[in-house]
Amino acid sequence: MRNAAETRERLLETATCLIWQSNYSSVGVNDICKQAGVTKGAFYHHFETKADLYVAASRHYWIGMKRDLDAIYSPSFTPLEQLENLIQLIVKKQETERICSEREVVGCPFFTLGGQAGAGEAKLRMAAWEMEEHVQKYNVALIRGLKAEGVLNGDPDVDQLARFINHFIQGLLMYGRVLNSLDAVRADLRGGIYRLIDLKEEYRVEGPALGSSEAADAA
Amino acid sequence: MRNAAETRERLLETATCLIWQSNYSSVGVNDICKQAGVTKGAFYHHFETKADLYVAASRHYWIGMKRDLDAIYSPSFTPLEQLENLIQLIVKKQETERICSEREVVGCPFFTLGGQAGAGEAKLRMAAWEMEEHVQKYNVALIRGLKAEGVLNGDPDVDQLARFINHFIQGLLMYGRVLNSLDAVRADLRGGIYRLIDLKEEYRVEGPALGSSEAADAA
DNA sequence: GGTTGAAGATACCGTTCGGTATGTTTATAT
DNA sequence: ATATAAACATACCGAACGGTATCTTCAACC
Repeated sequence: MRNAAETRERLLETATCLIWQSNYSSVGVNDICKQAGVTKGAFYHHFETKADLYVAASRHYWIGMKRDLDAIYSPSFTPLEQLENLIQLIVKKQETERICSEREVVGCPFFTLGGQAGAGEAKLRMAAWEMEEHVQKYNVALIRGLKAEGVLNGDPDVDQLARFINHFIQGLLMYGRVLNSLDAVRADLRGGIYRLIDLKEEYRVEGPALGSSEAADAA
Repeated sequence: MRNAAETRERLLETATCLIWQSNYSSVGVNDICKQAGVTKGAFYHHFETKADLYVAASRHYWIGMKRDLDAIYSPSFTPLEQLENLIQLIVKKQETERICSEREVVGCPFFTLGGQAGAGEAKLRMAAWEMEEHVQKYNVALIRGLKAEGVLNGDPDVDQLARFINHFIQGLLMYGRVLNSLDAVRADLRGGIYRLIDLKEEYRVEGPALGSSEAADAA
């Protein structure tokens, strides 16, 4: 018909973009429709409720995120390169999404959204949880690789350490958002992760202009 | 007159309590008034706008927080005891505030609030920033003490490490909020902080039933 | 004891909220 | 060509939003 798939996607992406800027409850259905150039009738044709849209948008967002993660965790990279790729990706993501929001730092819109969700909005919390479980797998794989490579001190619990990384990154991004400073994120990101995973000194890299996309070489 | 101070405080505390449960934009002035048993006339007699109330509530919340922090960082404690006190306090705070919210974990309402704040709500971001700067001082003091005591490995940057701690805690609390599980917080809190500060093995304590308020004895 | 102004109450403003009812367009299958 | 259902558009709903205007009540001071 009038290209249902594109309409749906425009709604999903507009919604994502608008949450970057603020949050779930202050972004209205009307805002989304107007910004997407879609009428309310179309909106409620594609989604039952506002919450359903956000859940769908969360999953839609994950698809893109997964593609990025699969790329940086490609077996063609050494674990150390994967780690550096992750660090670069986090910063780059914030830079990219800055175009749609005027803020410097936005964080992960959907995980943050779960934290904002009120008592009645269990759907949103679930979506955030889903997102978290996904990235947890990737973090675990990274840590496992690093550990197997023998570049970590001690013998850390892989799953727990993966969670630590996530906690730290989410907290840091929120901090950056409050300060509205991507530099604040850059200043702490690498160091914090290094400390958490306890990367052996000789493998640490001083920080090759965080934000530039050059590959890291370790050793 | 009809006890203005008490009315004001009831509004502040009710507002705080209601943000615990959800977030800024979904808690209305009417909700606050109804819950506080105060009419709207009284509300707008005491506060110019909704945002102003939240800023005031944030500062009011800090007063109580500061009292708690001053207590646990009392010089009568060794730095190691202070650290343990902090860990206990974080969990206990969540347990306490659970009474007013039905959730298990709520995080810091006002720092979180800054992260949610939209583009136009700079006031809220500033309040969150203020809060963050306050706790940063306390974290710095703690790290400095630990370092002077010689219980930390290496020679970490005190200010940065204090920020790391904050990032981690905030991220962990958000994680706990999403999962709605205080146990998830308990499971990662101590371990994450230990890893971040790189506390020497011999000073680590295994976790004396996190949540019970017994003083920690280290060594 | 009367005056004054803070404190609080009530009713209401215009706007926006999420959601719906119903109409119109358009692609496709027959 | 016509039927049919998906894809949208328009107009509207009641409720709630933040905020205001106006009125009453009460406490402190002279």
